[in-house]
Amino acid sequence: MGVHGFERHDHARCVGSALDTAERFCAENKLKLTPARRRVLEILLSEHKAMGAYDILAILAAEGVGSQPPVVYRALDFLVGHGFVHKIERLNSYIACAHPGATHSPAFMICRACHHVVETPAQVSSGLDGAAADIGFAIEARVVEAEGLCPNCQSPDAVAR
Amino acid sequence: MGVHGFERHDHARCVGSALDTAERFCAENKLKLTPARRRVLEILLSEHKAMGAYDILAILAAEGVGSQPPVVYRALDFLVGHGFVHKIERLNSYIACAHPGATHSPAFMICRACHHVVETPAQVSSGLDGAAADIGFAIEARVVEAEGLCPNCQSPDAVAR
DNA sequence: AACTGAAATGTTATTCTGTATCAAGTCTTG
DNA sequence: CAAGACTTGATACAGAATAACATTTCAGTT
Ligand SMILES: [Zn+2]
Ligand SMILES: [Zn+2]
Ligand SMILES: [Zn+2]
Ligand SMILES: [Zn+2]
Repeated sequence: MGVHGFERHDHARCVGSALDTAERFCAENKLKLTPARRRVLEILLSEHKAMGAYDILAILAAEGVGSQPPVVYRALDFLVGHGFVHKIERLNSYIACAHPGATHSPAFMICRACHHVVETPAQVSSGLDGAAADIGFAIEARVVEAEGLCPNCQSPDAVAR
Repeated sequence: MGVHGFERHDHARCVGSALDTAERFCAENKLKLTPARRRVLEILLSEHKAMGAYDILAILAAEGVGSQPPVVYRALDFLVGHGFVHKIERLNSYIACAHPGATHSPAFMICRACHHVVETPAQVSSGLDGAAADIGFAIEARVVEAEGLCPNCQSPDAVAR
């Protein structure tokens, strides 16, 4: 059992299904989900939280998959490039996409107390698109993140969960 | 003459007026705009672009104001904390606020070709606020950034401006 | 099957970004 | 003036990301 959004869910199924989706997508698009890439995605899916590149690297190193920074950064570049993983700029960290498959411009809620990160299902950037259109700016990538307190951490006694 | 938004403007007046606003705000709120803080703000206003902390530090060091990282990071913490400067998370860099005074949740357009960064005047995050309200998340800070091509850099011959 | 070019890995080193820590100074306020 | 809060100085370190180059793997072609 892990935590998704701010509620519990069946995590093993969640991980397996996301991996399957990635496998299928790569097969269909002639992309190579190599061992290192697959393992990094699996780690991010399992941990189900935002992780620093070096946190991931420590796990890879312990498993003998690779122990130098480029190993994990290359895998992350691939996974981010194809939408399997998102970078949380505010935290300099990475998280598996919570809605794989659907093309989307994700937005994130980052709890500063429990450090959970939720990817919102909905498209959220309409105002930004409008502002860009007004000045003729052509958007290629978006960063939309909110930091604050999740529902669980707003009650005064919820600090140590 | 500098560049503001993606058009030209009277930059000297722009800098002076922003500094005045900051001075006034600090006086009214019993904040200390110390020499290092003032100089960092002035540098960011003058350059009128997003700068890395170490770029700023190099200028400070050349002037003898201070030469160690904490000098610039402390100044930036103060300036960001009070809204005089914004951090561009996507670039790990900092830019003077283009609309000082007004409380706002800024959004930025980052041109990947000419590296100009524009702060949009308008509030842009309504969708994010709605999504947060839906799940009971209490937003304290927002990061809204778009990367792409500014109007000047969209024509094929505009690469080297 | 051998050739070839593109993509992916392995490896070393380095650069860039940001903090922790502790000592010393300064300013405010009672 | 004394206490406390804030600011600065300085050293060291931690964390994040990339440069560069050699080597290997692999799909497609001859
Ligand atoms: Zn996603
Ligand atoms: Zn929380
Ligand atoms: Zn601003
Ligand atoms: Zn441009």
